[in-house]
Amino acid sequence: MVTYSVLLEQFKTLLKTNQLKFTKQRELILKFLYENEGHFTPEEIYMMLKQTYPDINLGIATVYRTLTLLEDSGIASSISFGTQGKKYELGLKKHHDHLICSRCGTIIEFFDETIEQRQEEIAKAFDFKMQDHTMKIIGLCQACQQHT
Amino acid sequence: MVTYSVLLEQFKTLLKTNQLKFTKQRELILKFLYENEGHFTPEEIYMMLKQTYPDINLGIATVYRTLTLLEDSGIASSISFGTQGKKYELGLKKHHDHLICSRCGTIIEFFDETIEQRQEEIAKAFDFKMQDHTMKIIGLCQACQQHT
DNA sequence: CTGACTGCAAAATCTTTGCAAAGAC
DNA sequence: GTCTTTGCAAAGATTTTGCAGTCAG
Repeated sequence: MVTYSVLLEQFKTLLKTNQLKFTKQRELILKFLYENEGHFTPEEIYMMLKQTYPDINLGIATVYRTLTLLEDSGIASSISFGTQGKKYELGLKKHHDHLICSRCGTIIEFFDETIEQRQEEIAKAFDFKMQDHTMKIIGLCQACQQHT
Repeated sequence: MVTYSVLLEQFKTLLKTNQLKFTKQRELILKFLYENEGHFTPEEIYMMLKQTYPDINLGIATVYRTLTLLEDSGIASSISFGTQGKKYELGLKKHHDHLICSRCGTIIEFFDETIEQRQEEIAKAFDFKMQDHTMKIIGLCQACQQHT
């Protein structure tokens, strides 16, 4: 895993390359994702940053804008929950898919080489130039199976 | 493939079982999905029904309510496009996944036994009781690759 | 008849945008 | 200084809800 300072440099380079500016808000959002394992909604990130840094100047719009920027540049990635919005995580890890518990919302990550390969083959078979793929398995996690 | 009258009976039975009523609006939405191959947004279904049956009494809320009902009962299924809403199709077909063109929006369906099996195995490995799964491959379809 | 269903418009969610002030370089 | 970024509040987009009238059984 990358250290924070390396990640930060990478981010600064990215900004410079695109003539974008390095701001406190952008850094805090990046730092938040780095320091917190897991998947967060823009709202959650906003609230937690406000709580951690009560004096910070930060608007929800900036969180959305920054997350979009991070995702577009491949630093973060998101899972979509339809109308219920998206959750973001640092996207530096190796590509992976998700198991999502429909009762408690727990998200488990996994990676399966067989599936990845088949996806490539399928795209090729349909003459599709694959840009991305997502897979979600919805179900009940071990803990929640007991409660039902 | 099921004939419409069989499907209709199935739907009526479902309604009866749940003490729900069989209405013209519900029937037209079901019929629309049956007669139209493809994936439609609630808005599209609403507009097209209004156009086909100008005298119909139908509100967009009813389309949403009915689609939710159809999906919950397994008669229809949906693909989510994040903020851009959902698209619905009759869910009677064998389970399948989707290739989606990021340029023109074309949706291609596919089914792959290998992937299905691996999904089962993965769920089992994580002690997950699988309820559903979705897989989307995003990319450029053959036609759109030429335009780029 | 009775309870479910409907359309409408208002409300709710999540996200984006316009704009003037603030900040990075 | 210049040009991007920010926060705010307003606007958008999609979906849901409250309610009084309507309809199925």
